[in-house]
Amino acid sequence: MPDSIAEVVEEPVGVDASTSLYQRILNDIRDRIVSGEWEPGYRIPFEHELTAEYDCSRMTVNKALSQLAKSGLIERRRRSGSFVRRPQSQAAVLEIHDIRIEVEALGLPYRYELMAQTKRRATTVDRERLGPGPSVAGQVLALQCLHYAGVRPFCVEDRLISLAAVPEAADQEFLKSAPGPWLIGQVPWSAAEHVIRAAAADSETAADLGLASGAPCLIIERRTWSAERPVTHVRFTYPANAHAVVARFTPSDS
Amino acid sequence: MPDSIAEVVEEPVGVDASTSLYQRILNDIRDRIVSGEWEPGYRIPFEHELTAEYDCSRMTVNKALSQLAKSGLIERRRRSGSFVRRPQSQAAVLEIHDIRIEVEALGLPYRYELMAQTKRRATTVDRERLGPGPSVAGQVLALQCLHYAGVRPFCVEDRLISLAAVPEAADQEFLKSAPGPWLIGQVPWSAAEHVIRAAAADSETAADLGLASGAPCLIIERRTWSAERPVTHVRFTYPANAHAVVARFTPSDS
DNA sequence: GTTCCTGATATGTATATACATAATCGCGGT
DNA sequence: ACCGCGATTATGTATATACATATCAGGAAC
Repeated sequence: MPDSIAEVVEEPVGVDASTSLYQRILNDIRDRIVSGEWEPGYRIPFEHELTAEYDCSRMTVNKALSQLAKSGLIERRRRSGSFVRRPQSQAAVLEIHDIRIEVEALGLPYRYELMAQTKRRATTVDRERLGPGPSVAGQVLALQCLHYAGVRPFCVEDRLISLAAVPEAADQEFLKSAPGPWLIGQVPWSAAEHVIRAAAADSETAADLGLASGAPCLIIERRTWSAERPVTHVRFTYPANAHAVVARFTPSDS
Repeated sequence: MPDSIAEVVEEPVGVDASTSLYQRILNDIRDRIVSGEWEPGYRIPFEHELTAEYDCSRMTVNKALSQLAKSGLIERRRRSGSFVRRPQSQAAVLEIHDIRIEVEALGLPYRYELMAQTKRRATTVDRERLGPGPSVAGQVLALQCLHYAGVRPFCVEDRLISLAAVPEAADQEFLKSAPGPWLIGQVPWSAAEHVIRAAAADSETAADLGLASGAPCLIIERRTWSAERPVTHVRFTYPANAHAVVARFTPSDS
């Protein structure tokens, strides 16, 4: 340990020398935003402050902030500074959407109900659901929930959480509030995959949603990773008339 | 007509003075790529060549090219130059997908069939379908097509083209090849909006697709704009089991 | 002929500097 | 109290410059 390699590097620890400085600044800020440490509306340090913090030129900081602005995470205002934006309907599909917000946007009262909660050792099927990545071995938490808009069921949520990635979830009771918003606050996710498809409701889902068996449904599945590691898989099933996914796109920003 | 408004503008034509130089370079290159003028594999001019062409510093050109690389449109290789990338499965939903390619990826022979083609003055409904924007007034072309995978119908296409935006479409016969690929080659699109939803097949669509009436379908609608101007609206209807939309996402690039 | 080295080249990152622009603050005048 | 105007401030864009790094081409050495 007291030796050759150690002496070359003098970094504080945990700093990846391979990534560029502006990329490191960008990642630092992005992580603080997606983790919720800096909430929407929070004023990000001024360029000249970050310049001092990272001991670099303003151009370097500017490059990082400009990219964050372009990707929609922050908003920059002259003379005022840069602010964390509230999650816009921006990229839509891509957004980790919050069903409560979705329901309330329709002007209906939101209610959440936990139907089942199971803790078990991950089966092969569970591992497939969570997707590729290391350390999926351990235990998982399986949840079935129902989201209501007014008195009517709005969507069924079927979720799997990797306790290897989120050990705190084992102690949580998801009786009052949905696991989605809690997870977002808990784990800074770094990648997500969405699959959107249509299907006929099976008899169980149909019963939960108050539909005829075989009624058309929209199914949105999402896998989430945090630093290459699978965190959760969730499947939302909506009655066909209740929901649509909207995505706006301009090739390379605009 | 020879009057007030016309006199205010004195630009050479089409050059927007409000956008910055690097943004203009970015747009120019992007347009040439999405229009197909520069095909995948094409070597984009070197930075020093663009520097000369736009009479600016290398940093400015570099900013434009770096962003295009980050958004995945081009690939940059040291010492070799920058190249147009082949459309990756990248942004998925957002991608203008080609059904022929989709079908052939399944290993099935592709066949296309034109069911109906109508030219008419744009109705109110047509204008709504095309979306907001100027000059939607004129004539439109309405098309109904069927795409086959092997012997079985794969999806129904219901398309509206604004002849104000694409006058050449009036003279086209879409008997042999689908309007989608042709349009992409014709009009450099600058923005697109997708709506994805599920629905029960109406009797007509069900008949076309060989389904029972009321069978669940996945519907993908897309509006496309070229420079703020509506170009086309298209609705693809797939049997529920035939298709899913996949989107991968990393907040602000990665 | 093969291996290795060297130089040329294009991109990648960072710096200091400059000026433009938008928004805000505060001062002074009416 | 209100209005207007200039000063201040943070961001937006562009420049010239510098050095790092990956990669390729061509030649030297074996």
